[in-house]
Amino acid sequence: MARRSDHTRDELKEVILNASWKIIEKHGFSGLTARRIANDIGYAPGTIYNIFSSMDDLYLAVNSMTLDKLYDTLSSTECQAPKKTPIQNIKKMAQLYRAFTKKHRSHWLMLFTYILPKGKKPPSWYQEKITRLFEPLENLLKPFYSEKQSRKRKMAARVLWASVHGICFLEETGKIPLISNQENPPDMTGYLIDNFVSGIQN
Amino acid sequence: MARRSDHTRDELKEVILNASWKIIEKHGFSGLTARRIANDIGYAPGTIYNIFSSMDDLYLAVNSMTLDKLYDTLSSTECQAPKKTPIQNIKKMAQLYRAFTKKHRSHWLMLFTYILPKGKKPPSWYQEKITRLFEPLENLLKPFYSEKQSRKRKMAARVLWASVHGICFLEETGKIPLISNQENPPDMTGYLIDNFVSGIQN
DNA sequence: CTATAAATTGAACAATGTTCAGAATTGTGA
DNA sequence: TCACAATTCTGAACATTGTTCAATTTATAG
Repeated sequence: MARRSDHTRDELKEVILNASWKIIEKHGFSGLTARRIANDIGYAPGTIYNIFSSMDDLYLAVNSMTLDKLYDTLSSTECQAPKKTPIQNIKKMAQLYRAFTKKHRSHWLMLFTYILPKGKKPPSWYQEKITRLFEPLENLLKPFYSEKQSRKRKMAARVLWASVHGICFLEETGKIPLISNQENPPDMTGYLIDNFVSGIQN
Repeated sequence: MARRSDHTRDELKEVILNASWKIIEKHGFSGLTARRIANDIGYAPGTIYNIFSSMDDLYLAVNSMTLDKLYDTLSSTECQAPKKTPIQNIKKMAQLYRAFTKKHRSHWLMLFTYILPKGKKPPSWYQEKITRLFEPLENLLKPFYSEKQSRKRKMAARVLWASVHGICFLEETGKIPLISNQENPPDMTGYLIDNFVSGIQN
């Protein structure tokens, strides 16, 4: 029996989340079970329910971790080089996003394949983490819009990000039939960005 | 006990799929269980396994239905009006896609949230149905590319479709934080199409 | 009518999320 | 130090899931 002084409540929460992260890494989202977590951390299954109200609650917490990591990636200085053109930086950001989908494939997939029970809405802090995700791209789009067009600029960021994501997601789940080996998804996102930004500039 | 002369094998397959379709409509993908299907069609659960090798197999068949319906939608004459501009037709097609995601929300979501067990690839006829899905859009893009650029045109179709899909999917799953009530997803797809096509034309 | 083939059944199994009474552990007040 | 209270943890139990398969029922061929 685990002793209750082993971890504080907060520590235990972290231990559970870290174990979950690794399980997803190895066995995918569907391999994440309460019993497996409990086994890995040396606690009984019931203990998890002292920390999380349900597995859905835990899924949300894991997704929150993924969102944080994704934010770190997108706000990297790599795609904010002042010496490069905005387009180059946007493309770099798309590359970073793509790399993220590869490195944390299962976590990234979970972010989009786990859908809350119908009618349920995520908590507001979760929505805020998503909103925050768009900011780096909003900044990169500043050269193309005046101050007064900030709303339009935000929309452009959403459109562009959703589009890049759409390409990555369909490709990663095998739903974009490749025409040949010549066109790979990086080319596709590049093609998208070139044309979209070119359209903006007109 | 259901009598074996009630339905032929093929009929039974259809009966199962139709029941599944309705269940998903009412209770979502997660509400689709072998026992519920069996109950609805008046057979025992085991019977389903005479027709489908597993529930995964059945999911694939349901998704195949959805793909067929989606193809019918996208190849509608509504978005192939000769009197309208290509852009207008493309926008119409995007609208039709969007309408489909609303009308058959659960089935459409299932198409993307059910991911085959890692390593497993869908059968080739399934891939072909996906490939076929791009053809209507490929045709609408013909005015923008020469005969020799057909490969580029196909890539454009994939990019554009994936992008529109990305917008719809993120919006439908609550992952595009709206800036205000003024920008709704139809506007966003319109914005995307305008700019992308404008970029192509340069 | 009988024997064979085929289709259907439903009990059984392992695994899942979840609950909660009771056991184990720790903190507290004398 | 000791007794009692509060907290934490356990793990058996329950309902449900996909899945299997021997037994049963039904249809057909000879």
